[in-house]
Amino acid sequence: MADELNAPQLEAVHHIHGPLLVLAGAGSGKTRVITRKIVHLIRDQQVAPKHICAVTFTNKAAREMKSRVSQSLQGHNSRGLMVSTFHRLGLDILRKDIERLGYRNNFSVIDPGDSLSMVRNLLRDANGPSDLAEAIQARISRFKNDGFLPKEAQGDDRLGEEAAAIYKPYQRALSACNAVDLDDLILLPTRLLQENEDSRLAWQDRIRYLLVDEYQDSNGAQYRLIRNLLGVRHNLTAVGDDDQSIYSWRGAAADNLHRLAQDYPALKVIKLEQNYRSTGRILQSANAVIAQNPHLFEKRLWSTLGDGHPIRVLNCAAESDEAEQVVNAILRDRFQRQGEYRDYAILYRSNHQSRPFEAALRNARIPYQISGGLSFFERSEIKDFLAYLRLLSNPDDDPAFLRAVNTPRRGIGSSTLEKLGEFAKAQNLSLFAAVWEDGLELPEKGRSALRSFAGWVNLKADEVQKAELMPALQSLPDDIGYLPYLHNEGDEKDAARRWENIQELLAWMQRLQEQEDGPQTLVEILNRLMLFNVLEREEDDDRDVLRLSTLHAAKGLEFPQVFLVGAEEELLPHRNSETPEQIAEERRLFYVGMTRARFRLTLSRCRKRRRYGQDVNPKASRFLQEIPKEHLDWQGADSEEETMDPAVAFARLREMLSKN
DNA sequence: CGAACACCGATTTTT
DNA sequence: TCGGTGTTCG
Repeated sequence: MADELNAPQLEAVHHIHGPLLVLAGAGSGKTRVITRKIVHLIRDQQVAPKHICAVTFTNKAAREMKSRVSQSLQGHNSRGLMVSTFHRLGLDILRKDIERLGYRNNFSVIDPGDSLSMVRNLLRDANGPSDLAEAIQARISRFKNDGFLPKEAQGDDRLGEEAAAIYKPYQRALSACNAVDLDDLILLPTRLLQENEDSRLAWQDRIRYLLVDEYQDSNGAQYRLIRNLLGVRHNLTAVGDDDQSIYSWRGAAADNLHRLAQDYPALKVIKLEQNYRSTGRILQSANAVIAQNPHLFEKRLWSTLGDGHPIRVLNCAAESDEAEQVVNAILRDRFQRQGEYRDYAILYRSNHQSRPFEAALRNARIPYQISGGLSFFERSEIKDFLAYLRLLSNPDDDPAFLRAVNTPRRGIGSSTLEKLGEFAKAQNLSLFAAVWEDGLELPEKGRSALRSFAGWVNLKADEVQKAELMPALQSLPDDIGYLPYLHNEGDEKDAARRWENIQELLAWMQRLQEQEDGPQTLVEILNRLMLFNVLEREEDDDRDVLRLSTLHAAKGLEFPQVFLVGAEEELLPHRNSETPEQIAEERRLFYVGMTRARFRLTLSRCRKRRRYGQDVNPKASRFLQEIPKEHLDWQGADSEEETMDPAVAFARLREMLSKN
């Protein structure tokens, strides 16, 4: 990719006063625009880095952007520049002033698993449907994402009502633990800024230029946070693509793009339509598909990379055949080109579709990497360790207390914990605090076990605070006898691996602490840790492996060759998608998949598939039919089903021609 | 407290 | 069909 910016990109970089929306099509260099704009502000406009804040959705994106900025800055100091995720920004705001909301500043961020257990317990207490805890937790999360406080939340159906009813006690329980959940990291800062003028003004003065990446993924709460940060200056650069909005089910409101135009009449809109990634036929096909969705902003991607290959379609007999055909095509191609495995990606709608591909890849000895699965921070040993850290920094963190108190086992049974829990609730105390109360009635054995554990927590917390931090933490696994516990739990190899993971985490924390302006106290390290879900490993990025991924997880990536598999009705679009809006989102998913490909895109569909133990005969995806026929190259076609009405084909052709 | 069994439900999941 | 979850018993 040339280093020069094209005209609209330049315009976006130079528009620095007032609100700007950059509609950046797939592969149009949007990250480059943000990066260059930051550099422009610092180097050419002499803006102090600390007044610039760039917000992304993932840690990875933030990391990459940061490194690209400091690379381009060459020598110019970027100290104070904020490049972080929404959640990290929220955390920074809370860390300063959360006491104004009635929390103490050693608050914990609890993970989604803990939050689910809390919801489950509250439902049980309220005789609610505790088997629906997950759905209800999701609804509460949705309330928060839409920006509703407990008193404002209203359910519009049974589940919604249950969720609205449990939202209040849930929030109270969190606050009793001096803990916040992930959604609070957006919601609470907004509340804080709204209720405290001096905080608001301080942050508005600090952030004079706000840049938001992947803006289409922002939700209602994030929109409000942005508004509160902008103040009167309105120096917002929002970069996004409504055609790549695939997270609306999580509360993302692509509508935020349109709201901008209403809320900021001075909004300048710039479109980036030149695509630097894909060949012409891939783009024309993708354009044709996405054109079926309603649009407020019309966009048409083009490139100068030539027509390239037609879109190949593999018509397969069944899943196993699909996997075999795809893997064979990859083997053949790689042999011819002497290419690398990492040039290929297999993308699918849902995780279970990976199975046959994994089998076929293993068979062919092709190394692969798969998206999803247990992330580092979901592994039980890591959660155990983090629970201890949380407890040491905030003993009132009940979920952490519950996990740590019996990992490893300390002879504290469920009846003891139950009594402790009831007492704590009645007295409105945290579990840890309740341990020390005289009114707690317990058999002597249970009480002494609890007190000895809580006493140890006190001692260790003291050590962590007063002695040197890292050595105190490094001795923690030994202090609690974690290695013997691991050996007790599973086989030798498993235990060794888990132990390794803990050591790796410790090493990572050490590196983090040694960084310039890195976190120093336990609270700081912990708050940083909670917002990561993968430990960065250097090797990870440059291993030569094929990529298996869901369409969602592939957003933002690109590959020379993409195999978009399972292009069938019921699968893509997914069978649960019924409304036109849902179908439109499925279409965007398909579009995202197509536009990941640089020069070769292969689609596949099966005529037979096993679903829930039953054979079904899926139809080809409607999205397949939306691709102009002349770009498709059917392999092994049984074409009667796919043959298009000649009149429709002709109309398509005319439409294509008229657009050039 | 762990193992055995029955039952339900089955997309996507940046933080 | 399969696997995760929740219950029950020893």
